[in-house]
Amino acid sequence: MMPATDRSLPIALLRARERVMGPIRALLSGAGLTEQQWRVLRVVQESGPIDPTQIADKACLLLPSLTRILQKLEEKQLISRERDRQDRRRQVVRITTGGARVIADNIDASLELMNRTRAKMGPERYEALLDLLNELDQIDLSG
Amino acid sequence: MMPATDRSLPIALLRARERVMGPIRALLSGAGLTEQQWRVLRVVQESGPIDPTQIADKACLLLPSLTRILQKLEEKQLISRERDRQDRRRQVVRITTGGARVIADNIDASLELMNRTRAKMGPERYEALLDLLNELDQIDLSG
DNA sequence: CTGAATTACTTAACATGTTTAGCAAAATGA
DNA sequence: TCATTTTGCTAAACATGTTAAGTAATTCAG
Repeated sequence: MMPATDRSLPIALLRARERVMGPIRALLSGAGLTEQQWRVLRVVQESGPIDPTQIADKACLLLPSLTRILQKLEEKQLISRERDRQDRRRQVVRITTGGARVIADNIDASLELMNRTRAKMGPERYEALLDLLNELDQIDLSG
Repeated sequence: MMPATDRSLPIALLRARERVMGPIRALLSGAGLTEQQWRVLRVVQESGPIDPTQIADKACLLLPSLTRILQKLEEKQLISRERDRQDRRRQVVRITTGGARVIADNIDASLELMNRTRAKMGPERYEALLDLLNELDQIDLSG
Protein backbone atom coordinates (compact mmCIF):
# COMPACT_ATOMS: atom_id res chain seq x y z
CA MET A 1 0.00 0.00 0.00
CA MET A 2 1.24 3.48 -0.84
CA PRO A 3 2.03 5.66 2.17
CA ALA A 4 -0.04 8.80 2.53
CA THR A 5 1.62 11.49 0.45
CA ASP A 6 3.00 13.25 3.51
CA ARG A 7 4.77 10.02 4.53
CA SER A 8 6.25 9.46 1.09
CA LEU A 9 9.83 10.65 1.13
CA PRO A 10 10.04 11.60 -2.56
CA ILE A 11 6.87 13.68 -2.36
CA ALA A 12 7.81 15.22 0.97
CA LEU A 13 11.13 16.30 -0.53
CA LEU A 14 9.32 17.74 -3.52
CA ARG A 15 6.87 19.74 -1.44
CA ALA A 16 9.52 21.05 0.93
CA ARG A 17 11.65 22.21 -1.93
CA GLU A 18 8.73 23.91 -3.59
CA ARG A 19 7.86 25.69 -0.36
CA VAL A 20 11.41 26.98 0.03
CA MET A 21 11.98 27.92 -3.60
CA GLY A 22 8.63 29.57 -4.31
CA PRO A 23 9.47 32.92 -2.68
CA ILE A 24 13.03 32.84 -4.01
CA ARG A 25 11.79 32.28 -7.54
CA ALA A 26 9.40 35.19 -7.13
CA LEU A 27 12.26 37.41 -6.04
CA LEU A 28 14.55 36.37 -8.87
CA SER A 29 11.93 36.68 -11.57
CA GLY A 30 12.00 40.38 -10.83
CA ALA A 31 15.66 40.29 -11.85
CA GLY A 32 14.89 38.25 -14.95
CA LEU A 33 16.74 35.22 -13.61
CA THR A 34 15.72 31.67 -12.99
CA GLU A 35 16.64 29.82 -9.85
CA GLN A 36 19.32 27.83 -11.68
CA GLN A 37 20.84 30.85 -13.39
CA TRP A 38 21.07 32.52 -9.99
CA ARG A 39 22.76 29.46 -8.49
CA VAL A 40 25.33 29.36 -11.28
CA LEU A 41 26.00 33.08 -11.03
CA ARG A 42 26.65 32.83 -7.32
CA VAL A 43 28.95 29.86 -7.68
CA VAL A 44 30.99 31.71 -10.28
CA GLN A 45 31.26 34.80 -8.16
CA GLU A 46 32.21 32.96 -5.01
CA SER A 47 34.75 30.69 -6.62
CA GLY A 48 36.34 33.13 -9.01
CA PRO A 49 37.39 31.83 -12.47
CA ILE A 50 36.15 28.27 -12.69
CA ASP A 51 35.40 25.60 -15.27
CA PRO A 52 31.95 24.21 -16.11
CA THR A 53 32.54 20.78 -14.60
CA GLN A 54 33.23 22.31 -11.20
CA ILE A 55 30.28 24.66 -11.55
CA ALA A 56 28.00 21.72 -12.27
CA ASP A 57 29.23 19.96 -9.17
CA LYS A 58 28.80 22.94 -6.87
CA ALA A 59 25.48 24.07 -8.30
CA CYS A 60 24.13 20.53 -8.46
CA LEU A 61 23.37 20.59 -12.17
CA LEU A 62 24.06 18.16 -14.99
CA LEU A 63 26.44 19.34 -17.66
CA PRO A 64 23.87 19.44 -20.47
CA SER A 65 21.70 21.75 -18.39
CA LEU A 66 24.67 23.85 -17.45
CA THR A 67 25.71 24.23 -21.08
CA ARG A 68 22.41 25.93 -21.87
CA ILE A 69 22.45 28.03 -18.72
CA LEU A 70 25.95 29.31 -19.44
CA GLN A 71 24.86 30.22 -22.96
CA LYS A 72 21.97 32.26 -21.55
CA LEU A 73 24.12 33.97 -18.95
CA GLU A 74 26.68 34.82 -21.60
CA GLU A 75 23.95 36.29 -23.83
CA LYS A 76 22.85 38.43 -20.93
CA GLN A 77 26.49 39.41 -20.42
CA LEU A 78 26.47 38.31 -16.81
CA ILE A 79 29.42 35.96 -17.33
CA SER A 80 32.26 35.59 -19.84
CA ARG A 81 33.92 32.45 -21.14
CA GLU A 82 37.26 31.63 -22.70
CA ARG A 83 39.25 28.50 -23.44
CA ASP A 84 41.77 27.32 -20.92
CA ARG A 85 45.30 27.91 -22.27
CA GLN A 86 46.77 24.79 -20.70
CA ASP A 87 43.94 22.39 -21.51
CA ARG A 88 41.93 23.45 -24.50
CA ARG A 89 39.08 21.09 -23.69
CA ARG A 90 38.30 23.27 -20.73
CA GLN A 91 36.74 26.68 -20.35
CA VAL A 92 37.28 29.40 -17.81
CA VAL A 93 34.10 31.11 -16.69
CA ARG A 94 34.19 34.53 -15.02
CA ILE A 95 31.54 36.84 -13.68
CA THR A 96 31.20 40.24 -15.39
CA THR A 97 30.59 43.63 -13.83
CA GLY A 98 26.94 43.30 -14.78
CA GLY A 99 26.75 39.88 -13.20
CA ALA A 100 28.26 41.14 -9.98
CA ARG A 101 25.75 43.98 -9.95
CA VAL A 102 22.81 41.59 -10.34
CA ILE A 103 24.06 39.62 -7.35
CA ALA A 104 24.60 42.74 -5.28
CA ASP A 105 21.07 43.89 -6.07
CA ASN A 106 19.44 40.67 -4.91
CA ILE A 107 21.63 38.94 -2.40
CA ASP A 108 20.24 40.63 0.69
CA ALA A 109 16.64 39.78 -0.05
CA SER A 110 17.66 36.25 -0.93
CA LEU A 111 19.52 35.65 2.31
CA GLU A 112 16.69 37.27 4.23
CA LEU A 113 14.26 34.71 2.83
CA MET A 114 16.43 31.84 3.99
CA ASN A 115 16.93 33.42 7.41
CA ARG A 116 13.21 33.82 7.76
CA THR A 117 12.69 30.16 6.98
CA ARG A 118 15.30 29.23 9.53
CA ALA A 119 13.73 31.46 12.17
CA LYS A 120 10.20 30.22 11.55
CA MET A 121 11.28 26.63 11.77
CA GLY A 122 13.61 27.18 14.66
CA PRO A 123 17.40 27.14 14.18
CA GLU A 124 17.83 23.77 15.88
CA ARG A 125 15.26 21.98 13.76
CA TYR A 126 16.56 23.72 10.67
CA GLU A 127 20.07 22.44 11.34
CA ALA A 128 18.75 19.01 12.20
CA LEU A 129 16.94 18.93 8.86
CA LEU A 130 20.13 19.85 7.02
CA ASP A 131 22.00 17.12 8.86
CA LEU A 132 19.41 14.48 8.00
CA LEU A 133 19.33 15.55 4.35
CA ASN A 134 23.11 15.32 4.11
CA GLU A 135 23.02 11.95 5.79
CA LEU A 136 20.47 10.75 3.28
CA ASP A 137 22.65 12.02 0.46
CA GLN A 138 25.57 9.96 1.71
CA ILE A 139 23.74 6.68 2.02
CA ASP A 140 24.85 3.96 -0.33
CA LEU A 141 21.69 2.53 -1.83
CA SER A 142 23.44 0.20 -4.20
CA GLY A 143 23.50 -2.89 -1.99
CA MET B 1 28.30 34.94 2.23
CA MET B 2 26.81 31.86 0.64
CA PRO B 3 26.66 28.80 2.90
CA ALA B 4 28.64 25.79 1.77
CA THR B 5 26.46 23.79 -0.58
CA ASP B 6 25.79 21.13 2.02
CA ARG B 7 24.41 23.82 4.37
CA SER B 8 22.22 25.35 1.71
CA LEU B 9 18.69 24.07 2.20
CA PRO B 10 17.60 24.31 -1.45
CA ILE B 11 20.65 22.39 -2.64
CA ALA B 12 20.46 19.85 0.17
CA LEU B 13 16.85 19.17 -0.77
CA LEU B 14 17.87 18.79 -4.39
CA ARG B 15 20.65 16.34 -3.64
CA ALA B 16 18.60 14.27 -1.25
CA ARG B 17 15.81 13.98 -3.76
CA GLU B 18 18.19 12.97 -6.49
CA ARG B 19 19.69 10.32 -4.25
CA VAL B 20 16.29 8.83 -3.45
CA MET B 21 14.86 9.04 -6.94
CA GLY B 22 17.86 7.77 -8.89
CA PRO B 23 17.28 4.08 -8.22
CA ILE B 24 13.52 4.45 -8.58
CA ARG B 25 13.93 6.11 -11.97
CA ALA B 26 16.21 3.28 -13.05
CA LEU B 27 13.58 0.74 -12.03
CA LEU B 28 10.75 2.54 -13.78
CA SER B 29 12.63 3.14 -16.99
CA GLY B 30 12.56 -0.62 -17.41
CA ALA B 31 8.77 -0.33 -17.44
CA GLY B 32 8.88 2.59 -19.87
CA LEU B 33 7.54 5.00 -17.26
CA THR B 34 8.83 8.24 -15.85
CA GLU B 35 8.78 9.00 -12.17
CA GLN B 36 5.81 11.37 -12.64
CA GLN B 37 3.82 8.96 -14.77
CA TRP B 38 4.29 6.33 -12.09
CA ARG B 39 3.15 8.74 -9.38
CA VAL B 40 0.01 9.62 -11.32
CA LEU B 41 -0.75 6.00 -12.06
CA ARG B 42 -0.50 5.08 -8.40
CA VAL B 43 -2.67 7.96 -7.28
CA VAL B 44 -5.36 6.94 -9.76
CA GLN B 45 -5.27 3.33 -8.69
CA GLU B 46 -5.37 4.09 -4.99
CA SER B 47 -8.11 6.68 -5.19
CA GLY B 48 -10.34 5.04 -7.75
CA PRO B 49 -12.11 7.30 -10.30
CA ILE B 50 -10.78 10.79 -9.71
CA ASP B 51 -10.55 14.15 -11.47
CA PRO B 52 -7.31 15.80 -12.64
CA THR B 53 -7.38 18.60 -10.07
CA GLN B 54 -7.32 16.10 -7.25
CA ILE B 55 -4.64 14.04 -8.97
CA ALA B 56 -2.48 17.13 -9.28
CA ASP B 57 -2.88 17.82 -5.60
CA LYS B 58 -2.05 14.29 -4.48
CA ALA B 59 0.80 13.74 -6.92
CA CYS B 60 2.23 17.21 -6.34
CA LEU B 61 2.09 18.30 -9.96
CA LEU B 62 0.88 21.46 -11.67
CA LEU B 63 -2.10 21.08 -13.94
CA PRO B 64 -0.23 21.90 -17.16
CA SER B 65 2.24 19.11 -16.44
CA LEU B 66 -0.55 16.77 -15.51
CA THR B 67 -2.41 17.48 -18.74
CA ARG B 68 0.54 16.18 -20.74
CA ILE B 69 1.14 13.24 -18.46
CA LEU B 70 -2.49 12.13 -18.68
CA GLN B 71 -2.28 12.35 -22.47
CA LYS B 72 0.75 10.07 -22.47
CA LEU B 73 -0.81 7.61 -20.06
CA GLU B 74 -3.96 7.53 -22.18
CA GLU B 75 -1.91 6.87 -25.32
CA LYS B 76 -0.25 4.00 -23.54
CA GLN B 77 -3.72 2.80 -22.52
CA LEU B 78 -2.80 2.76 -18.85
CA ILE B 79 -5.68 5.07 -17.91
CA SER B 80 -9.01 6.10 -19.44
CA ARG B 81 -10.79 9.45 -19.29
CA GLU B 82 -14.37 10.59 -19.70
CA ARG B 83 -16.33 13.74 -18.99
CA ASP B 84 -18.14 14.06 -15.71
CA ARG B 85 -21.91 13.80 -16.28
CA GLN B 86 -22.83 16.30 -13.58
CA ASP B 87 -20.15 18.91 -14.32
CA ARG B 88 -18.92 18.78 -17.86
CA ARG B 89 -15.85 20.88 -17.13
CA ARG B 90 -14.54 17.94 -15.17
CA GLN B 91 -13.09 14.62 -16.17
CA VAL B 92 -13.14 11.26 -14.52
CA VAL B 93 -9.86 9.37 -14.75
CA ARG B 94 -9.72 5.60 -14.22
CA ILE B 95 -6.95 3.06 -14.32
CA THR B 96 -7.17 0.38 -17.01
CA THR B 97 -6.37 -3.31 -16.74
CA GLY B 98 -3.04 -2.61 -18.38
CA GLY B 99 -2.32 0.17 -15.93
CA ALA B 100 -3.09 -2.06 -12.98
CA ARG B 101 -0.78 -4.70 -14.41
CA VAL B 102 2.11 -2.23 -14.74
CA ILE B 103 1.68 -1.31 -11.10
CA ALA B 104 1.50 -4.92 -10.01
CA ASP B 105 4.68 -5.67 -11.93
CA ASN B 106 6.71 -2.91 -10.28
CA ILE B 107 5.24 -2.10 -6.91
CA ASP B 108 7.23 -4.62 -4.91
CA ALA B 109 10.60 -3.49 -6.18
CA SER B 110 9.57 0.13 -5.68
CA LEU B 111 8.55 -0.38 -2.06
CA GLU B 112 11.66 -2.42 -1.48
CA LEU B 113 13.83 0.50 -2.56
CA MET B 114 12.13 2.82 -0.10
CA ASN B 115 12.37 0.25 2.67
CA ARG B 116 16.04 -0.14 2.00
CA THR B 117 16.52 3.60 2.27
CA ARG B 118 14.63 3.60 5.52
CA ALA B 119 16.67 0.75 6.89
CA LYS B 120 20.01 2.24 5.87
CA MET B 121 19.14 5.53 7.43
CA GLY B 122 17.54 4.06 10.47
CA PRO B 123 13.75 4.09 10.95
CA GLU B 124 13.87 6.76 13.63
CA ARG B 125 15.93 9.21 11.66
CA TYR B 126 13.89 8.45 8.57
CA GLU B 127 10.68 9.34 10.38
CA ALA B 128 12.31 12.38 11.92
CA LEU B 129 13.28 13.56 8.45
CA LEU B 130 9.73 13.13 7.21
CA ASP B 131 8.43 15.08 10.18
CA LEU B 132 10.84 17.95 9.58
CA LEU B 133 10.04 18.06 5.88
CA ASN B 134 6.33 18.21 6.62
CA GLU B 135 6.92 20.90 9.18
CA LEU B 136 8.86 22.92 6.64
CA ASP B 137 6.04 22.49 4.16
CA GLN B 138 3.56 23.94 6.61
CA ILE B 139 5.53 27.04 7.49
CA ASP B 140 3.98 30.30 6.43
CA LEU B 141 6.73 32.24 4.73
CA SER B 142 4.54 35.14 3.70
CA GLY B 143 5.12 37.41 6.69
C1' DC C 1 -32.66 35.84 -16.69
C1' DT C 2 -28.09 37.77 -18.23
C1' DG C 3 -23.53 39.57 -18.16
C1' DA C 4 -19.49 39.25 -15.08
C1' DA C 5 -16.69 36.22 -12.27
C1' DT C 6 -15.05 31.67 -11.37
C1' DT C 7 -13.71 26.92 -12.24
C1' DA C 8 -11.50 23.05 -14.70
C1' DC C 9 -8.86 22.19 -17.62
C1' DT C 10 -5.75 22.92 -22.19
C1' DT C 11 -2.27 25.23 -25.02
C1' DA C 12 1.79 27.63 -25.76
C1' DA C 13 6.33 29.25 -24.81
C1' DC C 14 10.44 29.07 -22.59
C1' DA C 15 13.71 26.83 -19.23
C1' DT C 16 15.48 22.82 -17.08
C1' DG C 17 15.94 17.58 -16.20
C1' DT C 18 17.55 13.32 -18.17
C1' DT C 19 19.57 10.21 -21.35
C1' DT C 20 22.20 9.26 -25.26
C1' DA C 21 25.28 10.52 -28.80
C1' DG C 22 28.91 13.20 -30.67
C1' DC C 23 33.29 15.81 -31.02
C1' DA C 24 37.76 17.61 -30.05
C1' DA C 25 41.66 17.70 -26.86
C1' DA C 26 44.50 15.23 -23.82
C1' DA C 27 46.27 11.19 -21.49
C1' DT C 28 47.59 6.36 -21.93
C1' DG C 29 49.97 2.34 -23.43
C1' DA C 30 52.13 -0.94 -26.47
C1' DT D 1 54.45 7.35 -32.07
C1' DC D 2 50.05 6.06 -32.96
C1' DA D 3 45.86 3.77 -31.94
C1' DT D 4 42.90 3.58 -27.86
C1' DT D 5 40.74 5.44 -24.03
C1' DT D 6 39.39 9.13 -21.25
C1' DT D 7 37.96 13.80 -20.34
C1' DG D 8 35.32 18.11 -21.02
C1' DC D 9 31.94 19.88 -23.12
C1' DT D 10 28.00 20.33 -26.70
C1' DA D 11 23.85 18.75 -29.35
C1' DA D 12 19.63 16.57 -29.71
C1' DA D 13 15.38 14.43 -28.21
C1' DC D 14 11.91 13.78 -25.12
C1' DA D 15 9.61 14.82 -20.58
C1' DT D 16 8.52 17.94 -16.98
C1' DG D 17 8.50 22.67 -14.49
C1' DT D 18 6.68 27.23 -14.67
C1' DT D 19 4.06 31.11 -16.11
C1' DA D 20 0.66 33.24 -18.89
C1' DA D 21 -3.31 32.88 -22.03
C1' DG D 22 -7.13 30.73 -23.81
C1' DT D 23 -11.61 27.97 -23.80
C1' DA D 24 -15.81 25.96 -22.34
C1' DA D 25 -18.92 25.08 -18.54
C1' DT D 26 -20.78 26.74 -14.27
C1' DT D 27 -21.90 29.99 -10.72
C1' DC D 28 -23.21 34.34 -9.06
C1' DA D 29 -24.73 39.13 -8.68
C1' DG D 30 -28.09 42.31 -9.90
